[in-house]
Amino acid sequence: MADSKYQQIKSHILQRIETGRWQEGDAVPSENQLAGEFGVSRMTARRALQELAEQGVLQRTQGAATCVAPLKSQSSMLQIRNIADEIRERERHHRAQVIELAEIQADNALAAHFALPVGSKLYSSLICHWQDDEPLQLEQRFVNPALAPDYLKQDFSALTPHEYLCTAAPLTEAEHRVEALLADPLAIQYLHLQAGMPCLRLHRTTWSRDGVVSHALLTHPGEKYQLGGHLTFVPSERINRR
Amino acid sequence: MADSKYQQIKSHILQRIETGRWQEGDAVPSENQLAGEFGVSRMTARRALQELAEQGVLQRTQGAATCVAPLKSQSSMLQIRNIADEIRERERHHRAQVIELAEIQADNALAAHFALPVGSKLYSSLICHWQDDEPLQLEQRFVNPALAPDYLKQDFSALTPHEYLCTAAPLTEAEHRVEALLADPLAIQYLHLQAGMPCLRLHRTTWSRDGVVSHALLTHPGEKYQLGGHLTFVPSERINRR
DNA sequence: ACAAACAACTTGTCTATACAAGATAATAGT
DNA sequence: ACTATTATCTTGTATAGACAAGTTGTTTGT
Repeated sequence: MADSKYQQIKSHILQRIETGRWQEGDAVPSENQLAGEFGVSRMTARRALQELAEQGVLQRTQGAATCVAPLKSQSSMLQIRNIADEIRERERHHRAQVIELAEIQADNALAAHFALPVGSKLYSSLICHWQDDEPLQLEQRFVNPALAPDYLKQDFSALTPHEYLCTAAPLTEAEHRVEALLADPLAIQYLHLQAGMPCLRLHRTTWSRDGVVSHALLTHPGEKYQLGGHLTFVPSERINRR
Repeated sequence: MADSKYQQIKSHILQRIETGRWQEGDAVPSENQLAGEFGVSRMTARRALQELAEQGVLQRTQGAATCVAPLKSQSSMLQIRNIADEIRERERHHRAQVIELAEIQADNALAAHFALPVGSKLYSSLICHWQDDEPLQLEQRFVNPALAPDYLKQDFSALTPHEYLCTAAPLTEAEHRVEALLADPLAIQYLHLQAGMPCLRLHRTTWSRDGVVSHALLTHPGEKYQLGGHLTFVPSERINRR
């Protein structure tokens, strides 16, 4: 019932990485070293390293070494477009206007989203993203204080909430919902719309390993918000390193 | 400059599959056979099969054989929700009302979408999808006749266009764009809306290996169209079997 | 001080062999 | 006719060895 040898070596390496004993960027033992330590042939040790590299846990370079891959490179599994990046890619100027930053109490709907009791403390932010001198997105966001305790201390004119949250609580999963609606008072005020104009709202909930990190309502004026260039949809899975 | 041996074998297998010589479900040569044919060791032939299996091109079962994986199982790579499935999953009754089915000539915009000359022949369909006795989606679709020549002969009250196209031209890539707009005349008529109501329109372009298969405008009345349950967004890539 | 050559590593490809484990079809015993 | 065994396929794991190819640090020659 015991695992095969290369599986054991894989587990061993993963454990060292997850406990932080081998940090990202560190070189892990070479094929020959592992072979020696575990009393297996080089090809068996190699297989362990190889498969972990394919999973994106390790990075190998011929001639050099095998290193622990940077954790953010798991964003290859979960790439969520960042409005600031998008604007910058179009060679336009991005500016974030922080309208509100507060601590609130979860109402029924929010509590349900975060799987927390009604009345729980939540952080809330309202930010308007400008492209050049045109308001492009109104970002209303609610954040789980347990998973991002320093949220309110951030300067979101420099770093978008999404960028900050990615560093604070690595994403493992996300859910999106799209809604068309008529401009509401907030949209009218900050996106410079008129009553009766259609808006597009993207609801985005993000998870990290320990639960719901954030729930965002991203409201776009007018039409045709492109969902991040060429995209394919794949069923989500928790990142599982086992 | 020559590819490594296992790469050559991989290419050979992929070619046989793509040309249809080895159909899905067929068994491909065993490791030993390949080793013999190519004059390599079994471990080298094995590596080719192994990597193709990891890519999802082949399916291996110990003791039995290695078979060409069903192409539709690539839906793990590219899962696009089907309105009919969605409705059935909610245990509601789905009905497709075929409004129009015609051959048209591509205007500028359509021609650009399909990378075809202006005036090229295209197939067009207009279908309204009902959930129970409520119109839920208006599907306006344009199809490349070269890739789905029998499109107009289908009975779309039985099989949705999307389902049919999946069998006619296996998808390799898709692009989505979301738009919020005010109900247009078609939406008002078929989705039973009133002027001034917001609509959500999903633009979906799908590719197969040989080019753009179809361009669809999926218009939803009202609000909150869920983009297929839990989803993660990943950068698309052409399925590249080389 | 600088550059070329070298040695000592690393990972990448490949071979030939061995045995284990699962699937399948033929065979033998009842 | 049916079951159990067996032989023979398959894939899966593992070994020990060889050479290629890329990286890095050291040494050597100028």
